[in-house]
Amino acid sequence: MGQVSSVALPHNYPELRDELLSRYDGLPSQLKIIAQYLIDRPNEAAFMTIASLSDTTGVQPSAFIRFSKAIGFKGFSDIQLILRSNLSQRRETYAERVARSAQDSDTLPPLLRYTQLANMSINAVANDITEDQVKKAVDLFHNARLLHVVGHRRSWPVAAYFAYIAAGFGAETHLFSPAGAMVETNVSLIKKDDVMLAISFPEYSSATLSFVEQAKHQGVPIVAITNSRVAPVAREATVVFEVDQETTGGFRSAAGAMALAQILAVTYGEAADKG
Amino acid sequence: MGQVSSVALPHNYPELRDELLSRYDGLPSQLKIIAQYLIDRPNEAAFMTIASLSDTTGVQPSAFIRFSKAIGFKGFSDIQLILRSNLSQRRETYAERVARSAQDSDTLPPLLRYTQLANMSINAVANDITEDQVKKAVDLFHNARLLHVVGHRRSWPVAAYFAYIAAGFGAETHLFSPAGAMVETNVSLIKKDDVMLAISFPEYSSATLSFVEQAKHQGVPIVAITNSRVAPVAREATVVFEVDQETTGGFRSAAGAMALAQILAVTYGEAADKG
DNA sequence: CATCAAACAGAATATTTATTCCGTTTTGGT
DNA sequence: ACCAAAACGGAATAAATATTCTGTTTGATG
Repeated sequence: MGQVSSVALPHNYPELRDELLSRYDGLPSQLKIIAQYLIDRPNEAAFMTIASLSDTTGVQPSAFIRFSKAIGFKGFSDIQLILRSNLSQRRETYAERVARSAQDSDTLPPLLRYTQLANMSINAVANDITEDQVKKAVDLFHNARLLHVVGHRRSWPVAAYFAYIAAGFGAETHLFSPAGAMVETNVSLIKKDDVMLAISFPEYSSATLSFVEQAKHQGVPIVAITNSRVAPVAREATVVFEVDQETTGGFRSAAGAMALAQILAVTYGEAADKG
Repeated sequence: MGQVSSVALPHNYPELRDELLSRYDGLPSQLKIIAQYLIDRPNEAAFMTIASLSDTTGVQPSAFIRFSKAIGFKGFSDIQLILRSNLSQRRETYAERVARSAQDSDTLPPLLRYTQLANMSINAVANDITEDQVKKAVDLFHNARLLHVVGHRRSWPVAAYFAYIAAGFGAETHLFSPAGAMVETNVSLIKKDDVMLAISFPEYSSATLSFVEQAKHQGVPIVAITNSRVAPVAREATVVFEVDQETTGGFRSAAGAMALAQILAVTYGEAADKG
């Protein structure tokens, strides 16, 4: 009874696809149709129901189970699992990757644990940020009279880094003092034609938010670097950069935010040189 | 009974997202959590089941239905339909973009150029730094009365980042003010049982060096993060971390130094917790 | 063209997943 | 501090979806 399948089952999409291709010729007619559909449109099949697949392919539901068993799976759901993991892998988030490698990373020496985390944080930036967003932000910077940079606590180094590079390119920058002391003085500098770059991560600093609100109130566009589109500063912002700071062993890596800060500053600088 | 929703319901993801963002503030707590998840991770939510969403968000299944009705949908399935339709238009991934562009960094789009650079910088740290060095430095920190952190210009954000994390672990830290104004005041704080962490890259700041020399003169051990064993601060230092700052088109990445700063600070913190 | 095994379609069933219902808790207003 | 309304959690129920079962058809073989 049942399946013999001497060799290991496919457990990711490329393997599944190879398996289907090699078996294709030997399959009965209805199962051929199914195989072809899975090869041609894997990401559609990923979240269709058997009933709807049956409709669009004209193959009966039961054939899908026969098909699955012929390949060696327990049922069609197992195949869909692979299709979905393939689909999600291409859009895998930083959080997922951390979760996936969390098992391994526990056993890594601390040095590698943190560098790996930093790498993932940076790759997440590369994945999730678009050239378009960068261009939008840089355009805003470019047209600004004065460029305000705000960030407290964990975000302060990021703010300082950006301000340092941008200033090096000749940008008129105002880096908000980390000691909240001279609040009024700081705020009074905000004028109509300025732009503000706000960097804020949980626990969100209320000081940062109040600066942002002041700026918004004056019609100053905001560029935000934060961890969520519903983060307080994101709500006020014209351009939002989402940098996910997940944790391993309780500690966050600012590497992604730092890399983004550099990207923004240097892109600004290069544009400024030409213009 | 039920929802009236005078205006048209969202029928694609951008609309849904805008709707959620605008209504976010008015939602009760559990529904806020759901909204945030749908905004932050739409692609994952797209093919998760309510049960699994409940698991990862910690919100009860019934809340998802309450949520859907609050927005105006008949049930959660309607929302997932929108998420899924959005999912199929997927963006290119990091790996794909790198593969598409030629491997020489000159032709890479800026976004990738800098993230790749940052990765290299971090990997260099992972390769060249030994656990031993880290342990030596952390031991010094641990026995210190006060931990001075010095860095100017490009190094200042690194210094600030380290100081922020270390202070969070309860270390007595003194971060040298970036404005060189109160030099005397700063220097007068240096006492015999202290330790100094100095971060310095070319062009080496003479201010950093003079602080280091002052400290050395008082018999205070120095931990240096710099780019060469023969860098000015390295000559004075007890422990030297060499972080090679990779460059592309004249721009350096601080990513390696930042990662190292985090490693040192967190390792210190973990040791402190135990001790 | 008779025969048998494989393939099939469709109804019946099992399983998983979404939704409703209701008693309890929390929240916001006075 | 109290009350009413809103929100919540969890079990119960309904809906959907996947899988099995069975009688029928197809097609290859002698």
